[in-house]
Formats: sequence, structure tokens, C-alpha cells
Amino acid sequence: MDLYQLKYFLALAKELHFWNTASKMNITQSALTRNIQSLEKELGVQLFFRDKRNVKLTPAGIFLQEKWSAELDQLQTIHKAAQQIHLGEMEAIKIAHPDSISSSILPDLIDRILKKFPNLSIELI
Amino acid sequence: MDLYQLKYFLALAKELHFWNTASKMNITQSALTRNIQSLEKELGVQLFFRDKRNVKLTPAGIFLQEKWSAELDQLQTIHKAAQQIHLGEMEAIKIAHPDSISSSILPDLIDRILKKFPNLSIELI
DNA sequence: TAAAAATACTCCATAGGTATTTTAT
DNA sequence: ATAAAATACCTATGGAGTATTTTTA
Repeated sequence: MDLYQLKYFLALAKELHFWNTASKMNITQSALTRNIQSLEKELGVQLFFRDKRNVKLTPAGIFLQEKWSAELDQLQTIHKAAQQIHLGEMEAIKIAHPDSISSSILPDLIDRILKKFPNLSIELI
Repeated sequence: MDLYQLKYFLALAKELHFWNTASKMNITQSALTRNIQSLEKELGVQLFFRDKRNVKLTPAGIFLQEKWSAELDQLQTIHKAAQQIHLGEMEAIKIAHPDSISSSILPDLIDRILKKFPNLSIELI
């Protein structure tokens, strides 16, 4: 199951119109149909009633609309947080120091820091 | 992003060994490598440190291990619930009736029920 | 030299687009 | 006759496997 399929589903659940939704999602109606079909098949759950004229959510569809929407929001939040952590790690740190200590304790200190944070870039000033 | 990729990630996060994980997940080491790579690329977040000898989680990886694990559990629960709803809908109902009313009110009643629940199968006894 | 991850290469499955069909109004 | 969803068909992209390379202990 792909997250994109869930986004397609949510879009269609709002629009209730394959053609309009497909257009908004920048895919063809045909592709959207098959995405929804494969989602329904994988889940074993019918998501929409379609009678060639109208599209409407099934009870399971209504349920999933709410749930999946919340899940996707959560995931987005999580991913943003992960990116923050990632960037935090990548950040360089600068260590200002008087020349007097540069040759004594600094090398060992830096050594130990780099052991803990191999990706950290350290700049001495 | 595919849910399978998240499962691969979680498996690798436990094993910390590409070959063993791939074997457990029934894919090749090569495929696992690329799955993880594409996940990292899509997120823009490095998940593992690998120095050709050891694999270990990055801080972001540790974070995501916990979060994604919880998300996948939630999704599984949601999907099971959706399947219950679906099955509930699909369930047939049986209407027992004396012959006396069969021709009077029943047809109209059934008609109206089916309008509301087009997928319901009704059996008369 | 061995163990382990990454990569190069090939092949096939699947996803998507276009065009067509079906069906209800 | 029109609007809308499903389907048939074709193509191309990407994902998987095999084999190879790289790297470090």
C-alpha cells in the first residue's frame, strides 16, 4: 500500500467525482480508477459505491476517510521532526578557544566528540 | 512511500544487518539496500550509518523506528476495523414472515431497505 | 582474505496514458 | 446525446534478481 493511494482516496472522498479528482491530482481518470480499485482489493474493503452516475462513500469508506486523514497528518508531522533531527545532526559546531589550550586537551576532546557523532563537522576558531 | 519500505526499515532497525534482514524479509540484500536508500532519499533523512562493516541507526533512525512502528500498528488496527465494517455491511439478513403479509407491505418495505443499503442481501423465509 | 554493503546490468511486472466501451439520464 | 466510470491495450519506468565491486577488519 502506497501513501499516494491514500492521498488519492482522500481526494476522491472529498470530490466524489473521478474525473475532477484525477485532474486535481494530475493523473488520468483511468489511473485513479485503478488506484482505488487496487486499494479496495488489497484491503478487501469496498470504499465507494459507484453506479456509473454517482460516487459515494461506503460506511467503511467514511470510517477510513477520517482515520487515514489523521494518519497522514501524523506521518507528515513525524517526517518533519525526523528532518529536523537530521539537520541538527548535520549542523557544524564551532569551538572557540585560546591558543593556550589548543595543543593540550583539545585534540583528545575532539577525538571523543567525533567518536560519539561521526557526522559532526567541527570548526576551530 | 510504500508501507513495505517501512516494514523493511523496521526489520533492518532490529537486525542491523542487511543480509540477515533481507533473508528474513524474503528479498535479496540488493533489493533491501535500494529500498532503504530510496526511503532515505524520499525523506531526505539518513536512517543508518553504515561503514561497510557495521550498520547502526542514526538519531533520526532511532526516532523513526519508534514512530513508524506505532503508526504501522495503528494502521493495522484501523484496517481491521474497516474490514469489520465492510463485512457487517455485506452480511445478509433474513426476514421471517407469515404468508399473510407477504404480498401487502413486504415488497414496499424491502424496496425501501434496499434503497438505503444497496449491497444488502435479503432472504425471505 | 573474508565479510558485508553498494553498484552495474539485465529483465520483467506493473503503473500510467490513450482510446474505447458501457450505462444511466 | 451526454456524462461518467470501467476496461482493453500498449508502452515505458522502475523494482527485483544475479553478479560484481569496493572496503575494512
